[in-house]
Amino acid sequence: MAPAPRPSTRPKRARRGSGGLTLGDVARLAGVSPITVSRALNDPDRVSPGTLARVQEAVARTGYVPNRVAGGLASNHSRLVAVIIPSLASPMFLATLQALSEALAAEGYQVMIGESGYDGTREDALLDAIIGRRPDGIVLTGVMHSTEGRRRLLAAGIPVVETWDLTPTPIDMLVGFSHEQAGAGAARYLHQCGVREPAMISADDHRAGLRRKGFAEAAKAMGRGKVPVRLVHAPTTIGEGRRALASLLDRHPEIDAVYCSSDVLALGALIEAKARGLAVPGRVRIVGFGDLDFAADTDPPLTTLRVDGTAIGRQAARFLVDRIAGRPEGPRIVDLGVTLVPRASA
Amino acid sequence: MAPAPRPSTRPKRARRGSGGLTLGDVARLAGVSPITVSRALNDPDRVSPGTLARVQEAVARTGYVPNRVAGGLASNHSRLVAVIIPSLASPMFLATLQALSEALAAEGYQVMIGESGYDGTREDALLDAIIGRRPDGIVLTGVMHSTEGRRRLLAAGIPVVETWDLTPTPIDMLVGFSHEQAGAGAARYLHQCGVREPAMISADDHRAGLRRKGFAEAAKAMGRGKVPVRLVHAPTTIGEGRRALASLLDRHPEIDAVYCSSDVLALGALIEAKARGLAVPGRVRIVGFGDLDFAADTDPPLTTLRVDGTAIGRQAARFLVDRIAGRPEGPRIVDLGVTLVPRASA
DNA sequence: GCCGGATATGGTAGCGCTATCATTTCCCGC
DNA sequence: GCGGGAAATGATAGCGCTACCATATCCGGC
Repeated sequence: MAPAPRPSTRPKRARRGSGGLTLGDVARLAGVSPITVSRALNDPDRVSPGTLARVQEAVARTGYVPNRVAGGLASNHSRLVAVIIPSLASPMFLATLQALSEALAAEGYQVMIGESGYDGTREDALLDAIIGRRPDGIVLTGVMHSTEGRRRLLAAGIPVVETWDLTPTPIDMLVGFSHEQAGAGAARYLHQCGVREPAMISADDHRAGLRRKGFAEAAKAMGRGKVPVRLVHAPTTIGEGRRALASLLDRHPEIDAVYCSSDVLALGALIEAKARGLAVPGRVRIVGFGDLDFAADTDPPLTTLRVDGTAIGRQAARFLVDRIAGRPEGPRIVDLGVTLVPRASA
Repeated sequence: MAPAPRPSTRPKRARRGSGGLTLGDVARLAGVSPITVSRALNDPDRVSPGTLARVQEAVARTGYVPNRVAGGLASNHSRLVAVIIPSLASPMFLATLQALSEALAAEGYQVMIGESGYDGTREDALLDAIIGRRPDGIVLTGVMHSTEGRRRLLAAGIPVVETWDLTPTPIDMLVGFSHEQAGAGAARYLHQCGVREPAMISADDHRAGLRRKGFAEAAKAMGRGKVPVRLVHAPTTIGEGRRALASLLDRHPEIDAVYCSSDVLALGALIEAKARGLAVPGRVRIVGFGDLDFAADTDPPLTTLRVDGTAIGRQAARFLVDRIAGRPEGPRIVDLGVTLVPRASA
């Protein structure tokens, strides 16, 4: 209970509190001080077995749930990690998110997700909302941030991990891969398959743009002309993949391969090719990006660029947990690369 | 700044603070008291224009970001709403989540997402983690909660909205629809199409089970025998849809329709049917559930049960915002129903 | 002219937990 | 037997913001 007010400083009118159970209530029931209850919950090795049992019994009897808001203020540790991804609608980031969430949950952290969208205008407002929560770490997707956003992140003093891209000058820590090299890898693979007229179906966001650039430059280096591109709005859908292939074929009936900037687009292209009676890979080869869970189950199974989203998530979590724990750090930039998974579609 | 300690109670060693900017720093720069800065940020109508301008200038100059942790403790309002969905891997809840997030963001709330999984064992631990953050509202998926979970929710005194199901006895508020009626609707539709040997491909979670039950009972009522069912693990994938149809056809080559408990399963079934040279809907009709964004773009376009996830999300947000604002409430249970969207697959 | 209400700003204690130092007890080594 | 260190527990102030009440000023109605 709050100490009795001294007469000369009696409160005008005491605040009521939220009416809920507090750690002080549990302390009275257990016959210990509030700080012992706090230790029993958060650092039980520092409490004797008998006292620990009494506190646990009191918590069970009262149904007390620790107030993380107050604990976060008092300790300057919120046990929260904020993650910004472009969109929940895209399955691309799912494996990363799940691996990150699981690894952090194992260390007692909760994850808070923010969606920045793909056009770069919402990240700053999202950063303010996130920094306001004083998370113990922030995980970003990509490395393209506004000047103001970058400043706020640096000023906040919160550990930051950038993911899903690569740069030699990260804000803090980074785990990702080169999108340009990924695109180039798809171009080289198709070249090796004997493809003469490649085309691209690509989302219009920045990272897809890097893959597009990589593909086009590698194709050019291998003697190909200007590669026809059909752009679609991110996040991508099966419908857009279908329509994009239809449009490409209308304008360029000679194309014999299509590189798609996501597996979802590739699935749409596959459906459209089949609907038009075009044999895959016989008449047209199709390559995707991401190696999502359905890539092996399409008909034919999809050749695609595999990103190890799970490894990205785990590494990001490891970076944060080590930093927060004050452990010595290894390299702050981890390049996980991309591999091409040949299946039947190309 | 903190008041100077009185000599007789001089602190043993003062806490340092987190080292970041505080509202007190902004107040000094603006030449006002901290509570005026707080009002300028949170209730600007109660501050004169001249003072407001000075505070905003000081905030801009310092880059101050309000500490929501401290504000949440002081005001007992966290500006947070927690949402529990079974899995981010399933696109089923995406529209609901996006609609809810947008509606709440418009009112200054952040959403925190938790994944309960489908087997009912993780919701209680998740509820503790969530209640610890003292959110201003909690949105749940489904109405099947453990006794302990229900108790904790009631004890927490936080407004709760249950979604994606229906019951006459919700914890607090509810917006959803009847899964049994949904399943029955699919059975009736297929009956009207002249289907004689329907089958089901269904996820093994509770709500899919309700739809299964509704379908089976309606089929029986229309003279059908025992409906063959292939169960798959939730969350569902295209691959599982393919394999499930393959398995059903192996055991029951006579089936002429398949009701799938999700559009993802239906897409897999479509791919498998095509791979086997079976005409859809000529040889076998296929019906999905959810009306996801790709349902109109499959080949043929998918007949499916449409759930208005967006309306669910908006209603859930409205419930919470009205409750928190103390506005008079309408009915606490909103049944949005399900409609069947006939397309070419059945 | 006076009084009361509205507006704008301020002071202080407290929201619930914990960092930090203090105290007590026990045990082991010299 | 004594002293020092470790372990267990406690006291207090503070983390950063705001609920709640206080104060001063201004304006309009009687």
